[in-house]
Amino acid sequence: MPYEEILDRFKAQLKIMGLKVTRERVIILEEVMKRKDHFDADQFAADLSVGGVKVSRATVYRTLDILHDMKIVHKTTLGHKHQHYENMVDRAHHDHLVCLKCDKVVEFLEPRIEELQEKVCLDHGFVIKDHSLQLFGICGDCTDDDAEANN
Amino acid sequence: MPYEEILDRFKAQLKIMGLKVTRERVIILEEVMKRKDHFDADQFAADLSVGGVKVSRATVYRTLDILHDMKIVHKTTLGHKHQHYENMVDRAHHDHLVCLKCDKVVEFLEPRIEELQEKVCLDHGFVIKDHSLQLFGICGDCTDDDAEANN
DNA sequence: CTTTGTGCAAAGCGTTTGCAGAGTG
DNA sequence: CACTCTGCAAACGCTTTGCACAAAG
Repeated sequence: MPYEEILDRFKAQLKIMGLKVTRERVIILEEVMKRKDHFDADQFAADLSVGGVKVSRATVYRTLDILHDMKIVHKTTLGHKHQHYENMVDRAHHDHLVCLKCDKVVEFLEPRIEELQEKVCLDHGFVIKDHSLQLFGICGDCTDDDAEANN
Repeated sequence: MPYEEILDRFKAQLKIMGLKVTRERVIILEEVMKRKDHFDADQFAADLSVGGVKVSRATVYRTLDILHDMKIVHKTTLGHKHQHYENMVDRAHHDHLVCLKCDKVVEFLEPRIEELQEKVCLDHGFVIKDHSLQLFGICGDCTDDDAEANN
């Protein structure tokens, strides 16, 4: 989806929600669209200011929340004390594999796990709304390191 | 496993770790053993003091960490900003289903999900060490409420 | 008697919020 | 103009920590 289209969609949704289109909100949307990685709000704000753009941390948090409500951004906990955000435009749901040594994050989708989750919920009389799955391990590169270290 | 046995194991492990057996640590172990639910450190400390036992919050956090290292206690994030602890003595690994309305927590174990997780890791060259899976939904009781509310 | 533990209160850390002035529609 | 936003700094909620005194081995 081209940036122009997202921007229009963003503006339209803001209007629907009774919110205003501000310089800061557009800047943040633009920066989010550049990101393909998993980022945290604080670092995001820092990067903006390094780029010479001044937007306060508070506004970053507030705007990422709006983008989350609009499903433009997804929030995950990847085993750290802070939240990670990721741009979800043109992207399907997925879960994460996190390396405990180098913090590398790999995305994956395993439909059979999703199905089984549905089944578990059904069996317990729950209507599933969401789930959170992270696998923690040691990635290939870091396992190699281990091998070397043991020589 | 009888309490006496756990206590002995606790004392032995403390010794191995070069730590001392203190009144507070024993009190906390005892209280943990009484718990079958998912609790947070703060509430745990509060309950102790209601029970007339004085142990500081700091010591509760410090001791729960030790118990976690000893695998006597397990730490999970159930979608709140604080950690939940649970007594793992005589209990097998399991994941959690959380009701978004009433916060009810149901434990489940789906071996096929565990297997698929292994497979996903393998496929990505990871050695799995741990995982975190929470399903969020609306439980049977709360779905009923919805139905009533819509009448 | 040496070493570790405890309580307290303060600090940390990510995140949220109240407020006064700035900007949008 | 009326109303929402922003930036700031202070507040927050959970957790950790420095320190002086207490207790364990």
